[in-house]
Amino acid sequence: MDKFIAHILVVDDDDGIRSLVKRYLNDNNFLVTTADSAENASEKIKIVKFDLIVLDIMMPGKNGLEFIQDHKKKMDTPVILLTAKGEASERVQGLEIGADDYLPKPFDPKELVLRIKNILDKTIKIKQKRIIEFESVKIDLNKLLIIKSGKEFKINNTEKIILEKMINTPGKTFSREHIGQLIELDKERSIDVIITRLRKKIEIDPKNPKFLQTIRGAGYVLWIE
Amino acid sequence: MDKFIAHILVVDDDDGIRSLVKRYLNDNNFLVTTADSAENASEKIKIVKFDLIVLDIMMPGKNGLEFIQDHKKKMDTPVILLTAKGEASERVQGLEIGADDYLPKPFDPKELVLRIKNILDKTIKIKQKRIIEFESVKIDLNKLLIIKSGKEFKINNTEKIILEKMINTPGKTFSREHIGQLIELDKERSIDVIITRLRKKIEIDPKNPKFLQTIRGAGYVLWIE
DNA sequence: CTATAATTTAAAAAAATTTCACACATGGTA
DNA sequence: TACCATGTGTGAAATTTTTTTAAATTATAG
Repeated sequence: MDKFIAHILVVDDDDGIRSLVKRYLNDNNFLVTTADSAENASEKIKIVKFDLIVLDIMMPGKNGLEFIQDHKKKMDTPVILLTAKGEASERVQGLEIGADDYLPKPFDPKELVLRIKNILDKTIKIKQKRIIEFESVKIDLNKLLIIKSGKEFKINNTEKIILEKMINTPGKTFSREHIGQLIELDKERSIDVIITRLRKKIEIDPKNPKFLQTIRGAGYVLWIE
Repeated sequence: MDKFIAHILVVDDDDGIRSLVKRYLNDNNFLVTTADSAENASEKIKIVKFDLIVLDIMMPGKNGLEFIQDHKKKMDTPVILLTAKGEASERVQGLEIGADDYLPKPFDPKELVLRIKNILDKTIKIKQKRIIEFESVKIDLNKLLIIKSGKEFKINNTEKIILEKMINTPGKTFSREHIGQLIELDKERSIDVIITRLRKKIEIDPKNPKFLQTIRGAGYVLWIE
């Protein structure tokens, strides 16, 4: 599951929470922008399209619910509300208005991350390439199938793992060590054998690899188109 | 889909909450059954297949989290946890274990209804998938029948349980262990046999499975499109 | 051109899966 | 109840797939 980085806007007037959340989300591989008020947030969403907004309800000036009301119609960005404890009625309002989730304070940042991932999974179907075609070769990671000039070859699990990675970063050299870690194998010669087998399946002329090439001293690359 | 009435199990040791929730859900057109303990709930889910479970975490005897752990593997019923306020870590645990949502106490029954509807919307559709067709194969879990190129094969209970799960998450790999838990069998070779028999029924060429594939070292996947 | 290092390949070994044949249970029927 | 027919689970053998090893080949630097 390679490298889609979600951009998240964190809106809270409390500096402490803002920086805590920011740091935590950063560590979890999100790209984070913050705003200290609803007004400020409104500016930012005009400029950047975020993948998700984490929004405190209680803020001086416009509060979180008002922010949602202002923007929900035009915006399809999912929102997670942060509510002070016991604000049951506000939670209800928030959900009715169109928040996608809420998190009662105090919360465990871990939970925030869980919730965010949960929602992102639903909304952005992390679009990974799973079916690619080049020349007369088609690789279908769903059906675990390679079709080369009409002939079918099955992809096994090991091969799937390697192809998944390589397909999503074509042109990147993968060291044997790296590949070994992916498939939990540490004998380097064994990696070679796996590559050879893969070549038989994806290369038109396996002895002269065009797509899955060796980088001597460094590893292997997949070159598509 | 006209008038599907969801059957909900409410599990809480507190009489007050139980009856409050029951009444409120009843008023909102749900069919409600209650249980005053995890043990009691375990009995009931053996007998009735609920559409959703509302589960208090804090209970004497087994608590809610334990209940989920006991049943999650075999059960695909969604669970909403009721947590006392501030139980941040338990919420996290609950979500990690596989609860679908939680509601911090004190809560507004209105919110509970919102959350329930929300989850049911997501799950009901999926649960409905009981008849599927791909290529020249039709699987009908209602009639317990597979029709492959005109020929009929009966589905037995074991197979039904497995297919039910696999059909609803095509592309997901099911380990033998997982399948074993579903059908209460712990000999791994026996699982293989069951798969072989299933293949005879659903595969056009059982020796070269296209739909029900082996993921060596990991288990089996169903790929339908 | 040669020596050396790195990669490829083929074949053996190991591991995992499939299949077979039988045993046991279940339910129907005489 | 005894008998069969059918379906399901099990262990073991057969098969298939994957990993390892080692030999052969190819590339590179001097």
